[in-house]
Amino acid sequence: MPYSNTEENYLKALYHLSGESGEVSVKELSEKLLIKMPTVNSMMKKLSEKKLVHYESYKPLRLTEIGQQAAMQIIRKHRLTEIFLVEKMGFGCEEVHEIAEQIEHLKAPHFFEKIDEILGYPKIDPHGSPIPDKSGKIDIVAYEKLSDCKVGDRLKLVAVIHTEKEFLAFLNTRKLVLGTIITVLAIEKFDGSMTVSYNESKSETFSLTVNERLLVERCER
Amino acid sequence: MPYSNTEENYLKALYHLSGESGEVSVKELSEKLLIKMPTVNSMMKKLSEKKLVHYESYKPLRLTEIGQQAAMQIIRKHRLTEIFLVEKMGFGCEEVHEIAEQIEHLKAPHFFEKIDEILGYPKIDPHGSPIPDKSGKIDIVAYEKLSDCKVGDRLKLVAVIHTEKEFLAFLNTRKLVLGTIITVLAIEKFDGSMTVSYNESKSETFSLTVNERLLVERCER
DNA sequence: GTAATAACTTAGACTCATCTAACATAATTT
DNA sequence: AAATTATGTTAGATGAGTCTAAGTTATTAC
Repeated sequence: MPYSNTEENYLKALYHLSGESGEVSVKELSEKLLIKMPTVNSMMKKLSEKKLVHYESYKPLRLTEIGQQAAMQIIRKHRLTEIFLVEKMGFGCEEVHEIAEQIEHLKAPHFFEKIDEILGYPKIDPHGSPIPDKSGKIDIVAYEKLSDCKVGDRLKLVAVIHTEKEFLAFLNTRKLVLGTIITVLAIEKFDGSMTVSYNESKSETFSLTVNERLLVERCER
Repeated sequence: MPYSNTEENYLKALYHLSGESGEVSVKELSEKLLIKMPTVNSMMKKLSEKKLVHYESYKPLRLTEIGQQAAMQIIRKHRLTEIFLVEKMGFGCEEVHEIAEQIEHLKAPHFFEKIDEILGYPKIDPHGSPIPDKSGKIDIVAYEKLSDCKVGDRLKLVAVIHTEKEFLAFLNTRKLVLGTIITVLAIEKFDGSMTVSYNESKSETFSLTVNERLLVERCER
């Protein structure tokens, strides 16, 4: 029942690559983990033995229920750790991921419970991603994307999707932080870009790509 | 230059087993790490290749300068982590060791620097053991052992040596905490045991083994 | 619908850290 | 000083996780 770091990394990657269908190819996994396909292949057989992955030759991979639960647990630890590093230790958002990547594998349940407690049992991480609870369930909060909003809407930025370094850096340069109140000034229909204002009437134009990654909540009033 | 967790554990154990002479036997190391002698043996050859250990067939083991530096670095991380867990996260002293045992191996220098900063660059850990600085040096504070004191001495408990669970538990049951003021009432010459009083005239007798592990500072007056 | 290409699998080798069994040296006892 | 015991070493096996090279099956293109 305690998985190796390696196994945990495979499970996490499988989870992250599972889209709607829940299907993942050996190749995708191989590229994500920077591990050669034959290695991935044999690991999939092993995880299949352990009932964590549905594996059949030449068919796409799928996490089993158990595998999914396990993945969630790891992601939970990762996200809790990230918040802790940022909010309680004063790390910057960018540098936190790699450290959490290591801490998430600690075999010390009590440690993560403590973090959870210290943070007040958060349900969403600093990037806005949901945090699974101890049983692996996530409290799905269906936030609206900025790209779905209309001119004149007043919104609060509550989360961002796909938190790679470059994107976080981009948000940084625009002084866009979680909690920022945004007003939509204009939308370009042909490319989905938006001109918005925030932080004392600053005005910026964001591309559709950006707008689809910004999750917002409607502000009453 | 980055060592594996395994190597780090060997280095740490070697350091802890090195007494005055700095010499350690394969057997001691084997027992400490719960790893069979042949395994230890071959690891010593490997660490010798890496210039971390002086190894010659049938001779005692000794850390090289480099090995010692490396060991110190790990111990530094361990101790900083322990303090952090206790003082900033509210863990109990007993449970902290095992978690630190894992965290000390994280490959994230920035993480430990942050902890060091948050803690205010401490030089001694909660058990009184010194913390090596970043270059591996320790600010040697030559504390006196209780076992070296005389009848009538008034002393402050400032540190304990060899902090295994059982010993900490023992101190706990005797309500002996760091900072306690102790007065030596009597010494049995034949076995080195001492009768002492502390905490409003309580009186207890400790064996030599205990007395050698309690580090004290002389109280003026 | 065959040929070319992309994706997947098998086979076999390597490194790391561990083990057991057997052998060698050193230390201790008598 | 010889015999016994304790300690140290060698040899060879194992499992985890990785690799490369060579095959196999799907998919895509013509």
